[in-house]
Amino acid sequence: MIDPRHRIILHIDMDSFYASCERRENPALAGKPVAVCIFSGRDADSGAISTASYEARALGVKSGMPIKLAKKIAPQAIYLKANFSLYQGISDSIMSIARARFKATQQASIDEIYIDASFEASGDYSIAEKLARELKAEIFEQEMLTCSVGIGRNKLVAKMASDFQKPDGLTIVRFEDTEKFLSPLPVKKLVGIGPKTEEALAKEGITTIGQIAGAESARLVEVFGESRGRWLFDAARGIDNEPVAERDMPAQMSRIGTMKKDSQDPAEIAAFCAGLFETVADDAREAGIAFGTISVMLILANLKMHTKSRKFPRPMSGSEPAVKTEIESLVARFFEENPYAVCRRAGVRVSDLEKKEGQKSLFDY
DNA sequence: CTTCGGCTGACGG
DNA sequence: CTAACGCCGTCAGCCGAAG
Repeated sequence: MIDPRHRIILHIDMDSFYASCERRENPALAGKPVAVCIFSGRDADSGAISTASYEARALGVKSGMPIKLAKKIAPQAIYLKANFSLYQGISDSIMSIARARFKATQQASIDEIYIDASFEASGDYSIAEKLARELKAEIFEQEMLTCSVGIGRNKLVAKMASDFQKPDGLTIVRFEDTEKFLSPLPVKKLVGIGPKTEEALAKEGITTIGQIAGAESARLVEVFGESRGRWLFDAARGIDNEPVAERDMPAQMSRIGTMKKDSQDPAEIAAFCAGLFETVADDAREAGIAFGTISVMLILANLKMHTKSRKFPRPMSGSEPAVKTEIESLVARFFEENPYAVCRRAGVRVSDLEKKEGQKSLFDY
């Protein structure tokens, strides 16, 4: 049944993307537990797991886990250093395939894309399913990678559907099936609910999405505040009106890194930040973007993050000496306020971004 | 009163 | 014996100051 009043949204999520890219480049890895690692360089195994293949997950290796811990749990797994330029290239190819087939797309991360297929599917879920299968097939044929696809009435439902069956899944949640699909799921599965909210909901005796939907909206607002309470109330019903639309520009750009040794020396930390700033400034220049605000981020030995920031009176390109001076004074100010801080990682962020004069947006063509 | 600058925290890939 | 720990991005909320 065609119902043009409703959108049909697809969410494509590549399966254990980085690990799958590595396996594609080296078929000997097929069927083996593979963990893609981001090494901090501090010592041989310091760092975190970025992506674990399904075989590695079966051994208990999870993304975000310290590498040392993963190796203790699963010494037999294969640990690889992340190769981001490889993943970026493959991502670009996959995005092109999707964009060639659908007019309304939105890249959500390096390995996820939303598609508004209302037009191509004429509002018909059966057509949408066929288009999704064809897209999966093309991605597999061209890139030798599998993905999981969710189809639903909006981005929220589509994303939760893509998560429902993986890897290589396809889950369709028709408009009228939304409640049936969501209700039994644990609250943590609702995109936007993390550990903290899960805990707070548990205190209310709420563990499933259906229970959120059944809760008093006044109570949700009381516990979680106006905005978040209303969001919970709607999201638990599968209500979400976010459009599928590419963003013109990022809101911020940042680089962060781990120092070889912990430091309490403002000059040393500022120099480290200044080096990272060069790469951010290069990225911004390349994108034709100027920035209004610079921030210094400091992660202390206890892993807590602190920031210091300053808004400039006018947009900066990055080559001005004043920016580096500002980085130094932000770091200095932090240490005046926190004289005994021990810094482990440090970074810089630029925000309040705007297109530089004479730079065309993609949409001007 | 609203807005802004600065900062923290939750969340997600 | 335990704890072990990356990097990038979005958004909301809070606070005090400014308009």
